Amino acid sequence: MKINLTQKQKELIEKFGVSLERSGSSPAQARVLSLLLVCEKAELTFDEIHLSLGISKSAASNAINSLLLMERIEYHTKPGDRKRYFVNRIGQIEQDFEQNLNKLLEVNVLLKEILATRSKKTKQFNSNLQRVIDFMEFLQTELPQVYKKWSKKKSK
Amino acid sequence: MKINLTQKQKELIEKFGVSLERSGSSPAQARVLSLLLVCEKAELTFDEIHLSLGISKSAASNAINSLLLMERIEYHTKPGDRKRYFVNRIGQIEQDFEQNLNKLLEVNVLLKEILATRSKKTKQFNSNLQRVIDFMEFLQTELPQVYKKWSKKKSK
DNA sequence: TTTTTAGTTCTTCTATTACAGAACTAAAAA
DNA sequence: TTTTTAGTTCTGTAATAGAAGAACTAAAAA
Repeated sequence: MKINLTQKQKELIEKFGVSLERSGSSPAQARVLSLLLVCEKAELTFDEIHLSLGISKSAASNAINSLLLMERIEYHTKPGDRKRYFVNRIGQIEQDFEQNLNKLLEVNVLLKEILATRSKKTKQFNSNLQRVIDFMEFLQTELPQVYKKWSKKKSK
Repeated sequence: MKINLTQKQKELIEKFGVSLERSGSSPAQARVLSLLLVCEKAELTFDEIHLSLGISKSAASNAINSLLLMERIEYHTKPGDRKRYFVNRIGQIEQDFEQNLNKLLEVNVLLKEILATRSKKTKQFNSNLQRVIDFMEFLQTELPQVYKKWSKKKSK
């Protein structure tokens, strides 16, 4: 049940894995995601994942469940087959782009609150802060339009 | 040398601190950044920072140096004064927006490499991946324009 | 009914992070 | 010259994270 990976594939899994680690994934999560991106098969079972990556079942189980929770992977089942077939939800990245706007919004609420409590004396500093707030508000109107433009382009 | 912070200020430092921690800062880094944003004074010395936050000198030293390295804070000096006056480079966030495009680019290079090595059999998966690659390329042309629009708006 | 499968959960171990406190240092002040 | 200032560096430690391995479980197969 262990999948044979070429040297190139192993290399890509590590490279992309490190890139994922840098943006917050744990090593095991990063490798599961990478495997599900690089591997010839798009759908892999639990055993294929833990055996091919050479990680323990517990590590695989925890990584897989957290990735399911984060909606970065999903699974399919097949009639008369108890196994789950896990798939990288790579397309999700597009929707994530929209979601990130909400985080921006939250930060901006805090920044405004901070500016409101600041003394009016530090003029330069306050105007920098105001500019950042304005910039975030600007993004909040612009980025949805960018996304809309993309949707339009793709639906053609 | 310890700065008196109002209850409201302490609260904001914690709230914004948690927000920073969630995006990857250590607790001490997060608190230094928050203090330099919330505090009435825009410039604070080493002692003011470590005493006001109630963290050790070593914690403050390490946090400050890493933040300097990341260019999230900077410092000024004054003639005949050996102290450094640390400032939050909040305005940096605008430039960070541009910089983030480079990270996107790097990820996209990897994704293309991965797609190139994939078997042609998983058509649906590959076309999802291609779409993500296209989306990132789309962003690479669109986001600089968004930034340009912002610059224009602000220079008026 | 027993065995196998497809995982999950529990315990243990190790490595890393984050910090405190104390000792240290180089430059300036007294 | 001694002392103070403005930090830095070193040592120790507590908390946390990440993962291994073994024991467990529920459903299906034999």
